[in-house]
Amino acid sequence: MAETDNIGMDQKDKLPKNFIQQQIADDLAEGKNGGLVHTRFPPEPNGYLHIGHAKSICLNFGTAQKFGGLTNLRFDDTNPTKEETEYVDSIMEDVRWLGFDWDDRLYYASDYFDRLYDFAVDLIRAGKAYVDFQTQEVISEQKGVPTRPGVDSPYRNTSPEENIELFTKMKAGFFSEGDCVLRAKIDMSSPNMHMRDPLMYRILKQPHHRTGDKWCIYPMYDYAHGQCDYWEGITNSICTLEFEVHRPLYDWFIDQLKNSDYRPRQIEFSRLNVSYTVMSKRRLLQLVKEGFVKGWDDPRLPTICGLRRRGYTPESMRAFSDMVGVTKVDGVTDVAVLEYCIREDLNKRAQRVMGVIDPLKIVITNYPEGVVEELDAINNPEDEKMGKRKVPFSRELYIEREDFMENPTNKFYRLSPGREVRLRYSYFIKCTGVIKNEQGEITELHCTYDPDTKGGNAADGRKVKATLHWLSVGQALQAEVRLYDRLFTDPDPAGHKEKDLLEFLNPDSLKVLTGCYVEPSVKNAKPLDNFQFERLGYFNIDPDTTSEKLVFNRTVSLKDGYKK
RNA sequence: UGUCCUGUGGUGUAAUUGGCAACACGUCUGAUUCUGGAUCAGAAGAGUUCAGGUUCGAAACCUGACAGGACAACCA
Repeated sequence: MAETDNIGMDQKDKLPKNFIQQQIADDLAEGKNGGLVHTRFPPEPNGYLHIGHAKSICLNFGTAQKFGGLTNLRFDDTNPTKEETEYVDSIMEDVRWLGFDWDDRLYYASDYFDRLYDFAVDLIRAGKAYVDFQTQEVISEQKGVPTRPGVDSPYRNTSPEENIELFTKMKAGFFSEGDCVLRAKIDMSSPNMHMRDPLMYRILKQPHHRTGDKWCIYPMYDYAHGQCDYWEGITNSICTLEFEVHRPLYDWFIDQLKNSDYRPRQIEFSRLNVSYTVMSKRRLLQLVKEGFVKGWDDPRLPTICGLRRRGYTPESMRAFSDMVGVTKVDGVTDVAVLEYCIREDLNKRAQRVMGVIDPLKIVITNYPEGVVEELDAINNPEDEKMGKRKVPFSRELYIEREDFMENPTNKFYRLSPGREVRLRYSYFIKCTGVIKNEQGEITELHCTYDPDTKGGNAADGRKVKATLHWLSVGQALQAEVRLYDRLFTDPDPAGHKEKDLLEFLNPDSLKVLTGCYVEPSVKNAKPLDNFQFERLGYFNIDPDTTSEKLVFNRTVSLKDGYKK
């Protein structure tokens, strides 16, 4: 079970409850459901999970934990045309990675196909369902529109006996796709479209990823979901707001099914939106399929696998989920909140290292040639237990090109001609010469160092304004560094009715820097290991890393107090 | 001219159920610092969509507007 981050359960219990937990607490106080709380996370295995699902996972598992209850993982696999085992596997991986465990409570809607069929027969026998042979277009037409009532199907009053025979034939494969459907007989004039004799079953002559060719009729979501909840003993069926208008139908089926006081209760909350990105499976699929990103795990995507590859930790994502809260208001959460969560987590835990992503060579003219010193560097100033390491220093070094300005502005207090700065953990240096090529570009700096400042402090107590990160040319490891920026230039790219999403694609969302260097201590790092490159940001090892090529992703930059 | 849902600083939420609108992110100061990070101290920023009403007292309750969203898939 995932522990609540950084706070004990006792404290967590005292945190203000969101409206769902409030409602559950009220139900419990009234003695409903025998004091039990049982939730479920019910993804359809038709794609990869994103951070919105992460919120749902945290909410479902977290709420159950809070009340000492349980959570099931259930795959909502009622549409064989879209679902694949590959997705089942990735979803399980992502849920586990986030730190949650469903123990032995793994279910599939397809586990219930027989029971759903039997229940459908019961409804037919009770005169509450019928087989309709009209075309999709006609049925749709008869349903009317939200502002106008629908009209009854001519098949609405077929006798139960005949309907049972027809439904049996449907199941037996006697009809073709589209020939007929099974509908619930409810109310064609209901103001709620979902109550106008909704479809329960359709014919799909497609193999199912679990049941193979056993079935050629498949239940619709609305017919399956509540019943699955009921059979699993789910007390609180938490879903997103778009299902709000489905609730009367959810309840209608449960009413036909239940034989005790117990009933699962559907509660809706607003889906998560994060600024500068998109969250719908359809749009994510488009970005992947049309090649605007490099796959579901592209680090620019808000998918769980993308964020994982980007360097986000499970802890940071759980913290984010707690932070955004749960309401029925639809809004857009600032991506800065997500970035805050990963910075806060990694600040406490990430190994510090020096990396230079845009190198400028400097020569310490008064430092002996051929000498390499090993200097002490602190692995994490936030955590003494992480200890120290050695970093090599020599006559030729790389510093960040950005850290030098030939004609410094007022606010720039890093290296410039004649100015003294500190190289982290080593010496004070002073810039004595600027070497340029024929184009006037700076190719190299000449500096001198003060041997009396070894370790980074002057014997005479003088101070410098800036401390720079650096690497020794001879020992630095070459690396490729991938810098990511927001995928879209608009905070709400999907929120424009008149404009296509793609108009807001950020052309600079990925920058690949190949001539970068890192210190030799990262040599044995493994994929996904997180580091802080001092003064630059948090970076992790990309799985593209090979023995020949080190590849880093920038998870997020450090907050930058220096504004140009 | 339908039904349902939702309106609280720039953003996300809270207000123990009718008692001085709080917290976080972000922004801006200052201190401190061998990361322009972190840390510490502080500031600005809403009077709760609007108009009525009930009440000693309303973000909350009532009425009516207005705004946004969901619903018309043999998707989930």
